[in-house]
Amino acid sequence: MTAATITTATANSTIISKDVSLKSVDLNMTDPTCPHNKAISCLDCRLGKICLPVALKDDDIVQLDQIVKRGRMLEKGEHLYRANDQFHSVFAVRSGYVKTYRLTKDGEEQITGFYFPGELVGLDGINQNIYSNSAKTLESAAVCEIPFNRFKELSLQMPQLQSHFFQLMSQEIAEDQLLITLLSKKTAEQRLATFVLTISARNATRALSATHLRLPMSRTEMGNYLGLTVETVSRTLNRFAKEGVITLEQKELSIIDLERLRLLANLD
Amino acid sequence: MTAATITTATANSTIISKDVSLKSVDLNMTDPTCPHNKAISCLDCRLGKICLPVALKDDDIVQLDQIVKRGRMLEKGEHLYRANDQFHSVFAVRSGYVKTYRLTKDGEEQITGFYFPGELVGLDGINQNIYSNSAKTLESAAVCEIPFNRFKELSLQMPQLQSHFFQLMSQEIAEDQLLITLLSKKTAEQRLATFVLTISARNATRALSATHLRLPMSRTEMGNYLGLTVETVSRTLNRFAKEGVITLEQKELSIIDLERLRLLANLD
DNA sequence: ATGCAAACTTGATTTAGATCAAGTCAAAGA
DNA sequence: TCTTTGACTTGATCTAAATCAAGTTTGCAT
Repeated sequence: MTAATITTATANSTIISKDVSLKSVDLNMTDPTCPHNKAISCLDCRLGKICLPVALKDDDIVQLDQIVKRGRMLEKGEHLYRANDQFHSVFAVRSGYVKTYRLTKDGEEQITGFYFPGELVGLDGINQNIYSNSAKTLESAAVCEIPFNRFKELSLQMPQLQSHFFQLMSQEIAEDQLLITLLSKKTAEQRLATFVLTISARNATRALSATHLRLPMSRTEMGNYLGLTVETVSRTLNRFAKEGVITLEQKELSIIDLERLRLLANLD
Repeated sequence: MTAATITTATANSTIISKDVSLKSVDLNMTDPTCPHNKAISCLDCRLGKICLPVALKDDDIVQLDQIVKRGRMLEKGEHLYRANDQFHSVFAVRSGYVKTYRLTKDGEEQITGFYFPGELVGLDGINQNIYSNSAKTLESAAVCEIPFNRFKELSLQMPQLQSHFFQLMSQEIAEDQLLITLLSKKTAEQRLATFVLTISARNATRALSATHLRLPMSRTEMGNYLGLTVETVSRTLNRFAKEGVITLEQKELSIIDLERLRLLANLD
């Protein structure tokens, strides 16, 4: 089973011509109910409300839609781009999950972010015109590619789009700074409690359950992201379960005692 | 002595009318050689090459200059803004140093960044229209205030300016992610070595010495930022000195053995 | 079905850095 | 000049999480 969180789609059935620059798996592209359907336009996409088209008029969305390379399918572990690649596009996650990471000098992977449907990946590349992270999928995923040069032109003509993009970048900054705060001060317990709450909140944004959630990454990846070892992640999560704060079954997690979890996280 | 790093200025001597919204200390505003001279336009500012005007034509710089509220003087420890204030402007540091921080639930300060002359503060506020950090000076400083609404309008008309601003935001993201990597994995030794190298590199960007530098923050602040205690900062820095990698005299630091320091940092 | 590798769990031991506890030093005011 | 105050240093002890070392479990591929 994939983590596709978009299970229905009121898609139109216009089939776009396949872009040759995207060598991707083709599946179900004519099935309007398939979450991976490439034909869903920004107008019809369920994610519209949290993705780039926010605050755009329908006419403007159509224009945005024209530059977006939609429905690129990626298998589990496939790269969207690698660190030091020439920067050309930002990507919106449509379904599935993406992680970004850097490699340290001695070949160690350091995860810098997990990205959920509706979120934008690749913003770090704008600065040097080179991606400073690598991005790969955690499981099979669908992404929309947004060529950045064309996007910049468009946003010069659409104040709303420019404004919203400034906001998205600022959001990434605020989130990174939250993680910095987390890593700089907190205990293993606080880090994991905060992590779970963050995922819960992001689920809620997507109109998914805030209490029953799926952790799409491995314990090792969680630990890597949070600056902890696998063992500590495992022990801490299982202790939460033993204490009745959550239930845990592989990657499925349910929050039982939200108040307690908030206390453990010690959030603002 | 202040940390003013701009010691000469080929300023024109146009005196701008004082903006009443900025209740600031007035000093030396007619002295063209004073680093805090409010009259220096973006065109003449030494920082032009690393600040916002990068890549703009002179005509465009004049326009930018018109929206910038220049030369606001701040005393040591004064706030530019506080977390949860209504967002209205981003700020360019002209002289002196600024730190940004969050307060955790239990009133602990967590420093999220140090900002040097030419750097932009306040980007985190764009998202929610509220600053998510507080920003205060480390010592007396001069900043330029850039009202964001007017800036957005301007950047719609100036593709170069928009582009450059995207770059600056992306740079902030990349830097935050570097810090995440640092906090997530590294030992006290690696963190401090990296920290010193980062400051050295930023000095170099400003055409200042890369080997002889001044740490404008206290040991406590360094530790806070790097996720270490004061004691560990002190011990580690003094060990570097004892081993002949650096010399250290209060806040003055000289890099003696750069190669060794790079090794200690274990950077990419 | 069966076997294998990867992911996860659990326990024992070690350690880097935190905490606790005195110090010293340096700038600023009286 | 002396005192005060905050910043910094240095040493002894403690502890949370890392590391080391076996286990299990799960999900694939044959």
